[in-house]
Amino acid sequence: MATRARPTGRRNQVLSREQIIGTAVELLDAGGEGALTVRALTERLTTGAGAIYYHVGNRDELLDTATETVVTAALTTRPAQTAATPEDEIRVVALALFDTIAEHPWLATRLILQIVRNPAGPVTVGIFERIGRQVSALGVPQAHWFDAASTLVHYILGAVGQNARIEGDTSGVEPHADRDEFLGATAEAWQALDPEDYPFMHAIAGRISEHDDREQFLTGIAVVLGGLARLR
Amino acid sequence: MATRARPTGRRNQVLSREQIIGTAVELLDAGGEGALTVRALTERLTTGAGAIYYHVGNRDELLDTATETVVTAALTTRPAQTAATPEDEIRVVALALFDTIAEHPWLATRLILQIVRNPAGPVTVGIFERIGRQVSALGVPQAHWFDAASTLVHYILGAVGQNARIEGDTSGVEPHADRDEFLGATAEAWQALDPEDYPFMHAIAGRISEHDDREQFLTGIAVVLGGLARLR
DNA sequence: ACCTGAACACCGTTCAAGT
DNA sequence: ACCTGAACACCGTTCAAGT
Repeated sequence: MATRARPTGRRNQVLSREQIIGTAVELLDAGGEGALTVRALTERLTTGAGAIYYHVGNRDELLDTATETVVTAALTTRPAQTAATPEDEIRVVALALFDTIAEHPWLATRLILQIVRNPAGPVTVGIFERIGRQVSALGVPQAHWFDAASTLVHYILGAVGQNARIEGDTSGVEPHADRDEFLGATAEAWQALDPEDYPFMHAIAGRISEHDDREQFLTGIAVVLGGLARLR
Repeated sequence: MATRARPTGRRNQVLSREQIIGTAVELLDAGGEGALTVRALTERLTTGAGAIYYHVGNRDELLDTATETVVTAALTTRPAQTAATPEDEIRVVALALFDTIAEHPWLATRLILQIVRNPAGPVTVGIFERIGRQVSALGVPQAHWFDAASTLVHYILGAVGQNARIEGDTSGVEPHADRDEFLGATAEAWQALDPEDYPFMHAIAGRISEHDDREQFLTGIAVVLGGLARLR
């Protein structure tokens, strides 16, 4: 009888939301947050600004969606699959986040923003759920589940943020040499501090060059896991 | 004989670096990072853009200096002074950072940036030194000082970042009511999750409204401190 | 030495107009 | 429904010119 609007009335969609998000991640990986401009997007995708805004709302939303996509993918991919103990599974999740941020340094800042502003979003919920289940498997009484999971997540976020590379570096030009140089300069600066005013920094200055971020991260996880016994 | 340049050849300085930093902090406190524009600064200080750049280099440097100023002040001010044990002193430092970020939410992001990019700067060094001394007083063997201090600092940064208010809120209009509403909405969203897919989030949803950020933070500190026994 | 303020290049976002 | 692209308001930064 009456004319119904076609359920899928699309005519000629050549640009998709997924495409935009994908290119956004590329731009972010290549040059950090500053490299994600609407104009850079329109050039790579050969469209106009309006087309972008038709699909994504605004730049901040795009940044959030990119974060969501990358983090969710990292948490969903089942790596070794064989997580024997709750402790192991927590390490697997933590390292997945660690490695993801190493690949996408812009995530460090964005991850924190997500969790602060959007605690009901898939990123926050995904991380908490994944960690939280292991907390309960660990034998922490339910009354302390929230505190225990929070402590783990907060430690992971703080540590993982530290691993992020320096922003604005022009893509990966000898990242390793840069890093050694950077650590060396830091060690030197710590060494140069007045031992009277900074006895501790002076004492640990030597350790910084030989330390391994990933190992230190795992040590930290072990410390927190050990401390959770307090809540039992 | 020869004409020497006057050692202090200033003629009519009416604008100081300190003044600029002070107004920058005001703008940041009032409206977050987006509110710190060179134009807003020139208006408040009734000068031109050039005057700002004569004193501070650029916006990013100003942001770093503002961070430095606020954090250093927070760490320097001796609060109760009576820190009986190393554990107490760690709590004092941690809470000082916690409260400072509550007052200056824009610090959350900036603090992490500082520590990542400028590990030899006064902020990183100040926090590490303060925490590190207590780690050694705690009886952690020197070989583990760096790991122990890192774990504490990373936890503190991760947790403290969570406490930051939502950015861009128009100054403090009933911040408490906003916060209750925010937590309530979060609890509801967690409650609404499918209990099959998110058993943990569902289980802790009730706790979020009754929980106290500061107390939870202290619980986390206690967990990490407890875990440090592992390194002894 | 310190400051002015116009000028420049570059942003994010909107919107009338097209198909 | 989906896209174009000019236009707008607003950025950070520079720099010749003033005192």
